[in-house]
Amino acid sequence: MTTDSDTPWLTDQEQRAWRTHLDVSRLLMHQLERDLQPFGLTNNDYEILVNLSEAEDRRLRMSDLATSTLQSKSRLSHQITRMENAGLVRRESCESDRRGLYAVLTEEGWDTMRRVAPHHVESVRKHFIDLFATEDLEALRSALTPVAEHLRETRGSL
Amino acid sequence: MTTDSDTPWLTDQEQRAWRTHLDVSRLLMHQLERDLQPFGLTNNDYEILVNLSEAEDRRLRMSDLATSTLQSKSRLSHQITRMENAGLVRRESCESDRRGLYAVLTEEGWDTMRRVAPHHVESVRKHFIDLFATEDLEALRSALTPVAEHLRETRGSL
DNA sequence: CCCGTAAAGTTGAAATATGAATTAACGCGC
DNA sequence: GCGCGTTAATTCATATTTCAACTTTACGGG
Repeated sequence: MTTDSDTPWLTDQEQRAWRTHLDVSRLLMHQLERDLQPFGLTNNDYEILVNLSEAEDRRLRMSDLATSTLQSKSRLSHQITRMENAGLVRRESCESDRRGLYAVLTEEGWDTMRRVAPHHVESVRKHFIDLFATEDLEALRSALTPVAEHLRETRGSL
Repeated sequence: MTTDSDTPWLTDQEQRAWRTHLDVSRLLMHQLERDLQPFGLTNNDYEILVNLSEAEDRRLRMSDLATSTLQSKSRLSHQITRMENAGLVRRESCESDRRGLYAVLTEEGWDTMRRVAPHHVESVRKHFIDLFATEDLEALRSALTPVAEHLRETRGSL
């Protein structure tokens, strides 16, 4: 069992690193969200647009979209319903598997994406990317990659 | 205006760094949340317990707590109500400013904190801290610190 | 002292998230 | 072809978050 006395508490340095990571991730999300607001999109909306935009035929199976956007099927289902009402995507049934559905980017969704993407990239640069020296960014990526892998292996269903 | 042709799109490297950061922060939050579940706490609950535990007299003004946990006053208010119902904190009125309230850790809250903290630290180590070489962690912290500062300056009210 | 304005915090309704239960279709082994 | 466990996706109920409106107290000038 883990008792107080044998707990390997975080050192000061570790604390600071941890807290900083935490703060950056939360503040950053807030900022990006704020920057998307004028376009009537949330981070979640945007991420789905990105995924669909990059996909073959601008369409993805619900399950795959859920996996790649790291959300539960339930959440995605609601999300897509909202975006469908907003005219950004539509659902299309799947030939090969009649249980399945595609989320498909509409023309409007595609237009929205093209219109918003430059601003979003600008935002990501301004608040994140451009604040690192090139080599730091690479160091960040390479240090973080194993963590991402570890977490992807570890995680359950969401 | 920002048009497509003059948009400084992210390079491949930048993309990867950005995506990795994004994935890590989301997966990590999920994992920590999951690890707290057996103790009946959410990340949010836990963060509030931490803040109160470390504070003078184990109490903080609502506003200060909202600021340090990066959430809106409204959200915090609801959150504290829930935690109050759970017996972890209580509200106490403030002498010097009759508009103000303190959120105060109860005995039960304090006990909970002491019981859960070791497990949470273990979790943070396992899924984050211990996955870096010491020098990488320090590099991470130092690269991220300016970003955090930038975001704190930039941010509005939440 | 009396404004007007700002700050601390709460509240309630609407939006979104979560998790369990549900429905329908697959596909494998027999 | 039939059952049975599995997968895809949605739905329903509940919990949380957000947003704007509101209450109460503070504070600075005339």
